Amino acid sequence: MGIDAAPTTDRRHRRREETIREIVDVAVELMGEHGAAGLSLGDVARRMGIRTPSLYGYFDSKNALYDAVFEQGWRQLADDVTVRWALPADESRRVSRDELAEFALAAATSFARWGVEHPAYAQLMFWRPVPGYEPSAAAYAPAVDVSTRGVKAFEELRDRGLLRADVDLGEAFRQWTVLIAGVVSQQLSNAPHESFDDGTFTRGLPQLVAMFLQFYGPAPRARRTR
Amino acid sequence: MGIDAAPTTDRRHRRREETIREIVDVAVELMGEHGAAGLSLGDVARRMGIRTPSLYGYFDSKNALYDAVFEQGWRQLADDVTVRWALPADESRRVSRDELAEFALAAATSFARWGVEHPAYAQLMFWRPVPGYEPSAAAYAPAVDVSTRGVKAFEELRDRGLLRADVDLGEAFRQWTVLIAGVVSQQLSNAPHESFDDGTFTRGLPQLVAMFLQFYGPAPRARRTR
DNA sequence: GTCTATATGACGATAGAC
DNA sequence: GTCTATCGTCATATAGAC
Repeated sequence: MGIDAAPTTDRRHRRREETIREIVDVAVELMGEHGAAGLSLGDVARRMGIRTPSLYGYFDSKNALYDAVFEQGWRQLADDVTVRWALPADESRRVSRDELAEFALAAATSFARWGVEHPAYAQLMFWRPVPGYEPSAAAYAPAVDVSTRGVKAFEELRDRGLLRADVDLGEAFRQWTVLIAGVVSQQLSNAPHESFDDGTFTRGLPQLVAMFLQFYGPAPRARRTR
Repeated sequence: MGIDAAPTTDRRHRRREETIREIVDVAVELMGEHGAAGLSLGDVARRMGIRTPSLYGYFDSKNALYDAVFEQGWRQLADDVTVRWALPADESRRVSRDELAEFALAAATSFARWGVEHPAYAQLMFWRPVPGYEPSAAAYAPAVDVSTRGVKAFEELRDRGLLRADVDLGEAFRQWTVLIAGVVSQQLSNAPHESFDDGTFTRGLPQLVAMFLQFYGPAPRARRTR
């Protein structure tokens, strides 16, 4: 173990991580072309210019690769939604209820948009399309994290008055996921080639969010006219 | 062409239909065990006690079999929902709004229940899990029929006062399908082994229907207290 | 209509040389 | 780490005997 043993290890490690990342990206690319269940290791290797067995230096099995895709998908989605959804952290009352509602819609929209625009990931993350594969606990972790942070965000929305004080946050968040999963699922199943902005189902998302907020929100107030 | 040519033809025809039906049923059974995309013709033949090539006397390809499953699924679902959802056809005003709401909930429930309790069909009908397969126009017909009848039912619900007079029925029905597809999809993806009655997501369906009716229904009226 | 036999090819995965 | 070679399995589909 010379003086540069550690740096060498790091460099090798970094290179390895890059290769792993490339395998996952190519896999996602191919899943987009042939469907999540249509992935083949031969195709992955071919597109990378290597041989199939070389992949086994990085993944123990095909399902391990699916696991990496699943995990990376949730990480990307989490990043994407977090970036687009930053609640103004200033004094609570400076943010009007309408503004909060817009933040909620923005969060729902960025989530659904990511799903529709990344159908390969979405199939694996929101459905169960691959026989014999189900995500490991480790791969699930980022998904759980998204959920946890979602409930926390709901808590804040409640404290700031967008949701009624007496709502069950866990239940409300679950219903929230049903709405978004429903939109993504219907769009991808029935009209996968439509863009998010023009989608038959995605265009209804603002209404669904309004529906949700009317139900879980506080005031009886003035009636929407449409 | 003897006098019994027609009966003989009929008998043969009937026998053939029975075999086709059996193939489809076995296929659904296996899809339930290995996932929709995990279906293999060898397994189908084995379970029927015949050889794989014999299947080609009834279906031109594996995708043709998927098509038959898809079509039969929508037919069964349509029958199931129709049986459970018979709007009282008497004088309109004899049926209270609460009763109409219960009918709507019953329809949603029977639909979602069928999906959750027939996951093999549901995967194929609501998702796109099989690489290279997409339903033919013929297979889609019963699905379109369900949709058409759904919109008609919504029309009646509007005429009877459960929905506001100015709602866009097509849009409302689409949102309705999003809610139900969302429930089925979330339940099957995240907790496929839970029963419909105890399902984490299915249990929220009544709330979703209430949410929907509050949004698309008429009266501002008294506020729900939960 | 159902069978045997077979064509043809892909797949995931492993062994062992370099 | 990547390769060649290969194992064993399974797939869809066809040809032709019975």
